[in-house]
Parts: sequence; structure tokens; C-alpha cells
Amino acid sequence: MRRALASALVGRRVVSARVHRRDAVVAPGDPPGGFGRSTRAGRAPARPTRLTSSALLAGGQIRSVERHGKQLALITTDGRAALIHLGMTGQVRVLAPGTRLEVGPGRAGAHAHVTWRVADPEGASGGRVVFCDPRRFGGVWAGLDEAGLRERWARLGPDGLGVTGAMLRARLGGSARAIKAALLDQAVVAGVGNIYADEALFGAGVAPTRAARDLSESEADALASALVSVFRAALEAGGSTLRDYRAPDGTPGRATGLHRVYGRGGEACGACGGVLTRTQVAQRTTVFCPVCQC
DNA sequence: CGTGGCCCCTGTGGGC
DNA sequence: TGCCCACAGGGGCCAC
Repeated sequence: MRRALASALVGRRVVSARVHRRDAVVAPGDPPGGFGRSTRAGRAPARPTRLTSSALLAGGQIRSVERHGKQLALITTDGRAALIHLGMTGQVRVLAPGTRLEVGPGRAGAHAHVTWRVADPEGASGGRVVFCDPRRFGGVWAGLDEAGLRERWARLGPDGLGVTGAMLRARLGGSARAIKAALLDQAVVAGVGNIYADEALFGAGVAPTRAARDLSESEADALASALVSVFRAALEAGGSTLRDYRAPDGTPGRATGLHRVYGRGGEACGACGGVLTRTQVAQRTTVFCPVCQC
């Protein structure tokens, strides 16, 4: 996504930013609680703050598109930043001038929440970029600057693509919680979600329920390198499309074909032939091989 | 302070 | 066909 958005946006101007659903955006001064909390009926009476199009980069020129973990930042040459998180069902689509967004799986196209119009520096239309998310677990953080962005990202762990055993050990510390719960914590490693946690634990031969503090040094090393290879392979395949995910050009990812345990509870383990166990860890469905992972 | 539980939301697929 | 339930790529808050 980052690469596709960078090639579509870097050097272009943001002509306008339109918000179709205010609760898919968090602006500075909004009450805490994340997406959807500020305007929901029956909640605290706090009104959302006024959201200017400038807070969503209108009038700026895109200098770079950066990513840390699951968060994607659009940064302008004058130092403004907006941050996108896909949640479970989010998409960011790039549409050529004159084209329409199809409704698509999960009715994503019927849930467009933010639309940016972009243009070449000479003014020729560059089409538009649309953030969609039916469930609205994702959203856009508006009104950031680069310092605010770095501050947010400093609270996250190292990005999963570059994690090492030493980083992992330092972040796990003496925690008694299940290693899978620790991996899902974005302050430990940024970017690990339910699919890749299970896949990496399988790759490393570590059971998801093991206490984080009980991992040996070599197990932490194996887990870090399993994370990196799982991420590399999934990126190479364009990501995991269970149903909703699409690249910015609308193509689904093909990494689901690489999953060795995720979504395969009850099936035979590809390594030992035993039955893959499906259970719950940290309130998330978890699949692992009780023979290969211990 | 660290943790588990609960909740936010919409869509889909299976059982009856 | 329709209704109800379970479940889904995430993460913030709150009570223990």
C-alpha cells in the first residue's frame, strides 16, 4: 500500500479533502477513545472539534508516504501529516479521473469516509484517493505534523519487517502473558496482527500460549526471524485478502495461499500431519500445531 | 502497573 | 424466504 500510494501521490498537490463520515476521522482536540467515539449517539456528549480540510492536507504537496507497523502516513512538503489505519476492513483506493469506485466485497465502496482530490503541480487532475471502511474500526488521524507523527510512532515497537531477537527480548521483558498476546501488542512489535502472529509462531515452533518471559534466547531469535520471513513472503504476495482487503488499484492479495495455520483449524499440519488445534488466546481465534509448537 | 474482558461496527454464512 | 447466531485482518478503555 505504501509503495502504491507513494507512486500515485508523491509530488502531487492535494486539491481538496472531503469527509463523508466525521466519526471515521480523529482530529486534534477530539475526545479520546479512537474512531467512532466522538459522534456516536448515546455516548458522552462531547462534540467533535471542527475539522478543517487543512488538517487533512488540503493545499499541500505530498512529499512522502511512510509506514510504521499498520499505520500509514501521508506527509506534505510544509510538514503536515495525516495518518491512516485500516482496522479490519479498511481500504485506500486510488481512482483515475472519471472512474467510479465499485461497491465490492463487504460493500466497502458504499462506505467511503474520506476523499482526497489530487492534481499534478501543473494542475492536471490526478484523480482521487478514497478511504473506505465498512466496520469503521479503522480511520484517519488528521491534523498531525511531523513531530506529532514521530511521537506517536515512538510509542510503538520496532516495525515487524526489521525486528531482531534482541529487540524482541528487550520488549518482552519479564512479562507473564502469552507470547501471542505480546506479539499482538503494537508496543512490542508494530505490524503483527492475528494472521501473522499465528504464522510466525508456527514458523518458530513456539506455542502461542507460552509465557513470554519463558522464551529462551534462541526461541526469541527464531521468532523474530520467522516474523521477518512471514512478513516478506506476505508482502511479496500482495498481502492477505480474506474478503475485504484490496491494494490501492483494487487487486486482492494472494498471501492467503501461504497461510500454514491461520484459518486451518482441524486440518492436518503440513509439517507433521497431526491435527491443527483451534483455540482462543487474548480473545482472538488461534490455530497452532500442538506437536510442532511447544 | 499489567492484564483480561468488553465494546465499538457492518456484513456474511450457516442452521433451522 | 426469513430470522437468529456466530464470527471476522484491530484496538481503546476500564475494572480487577
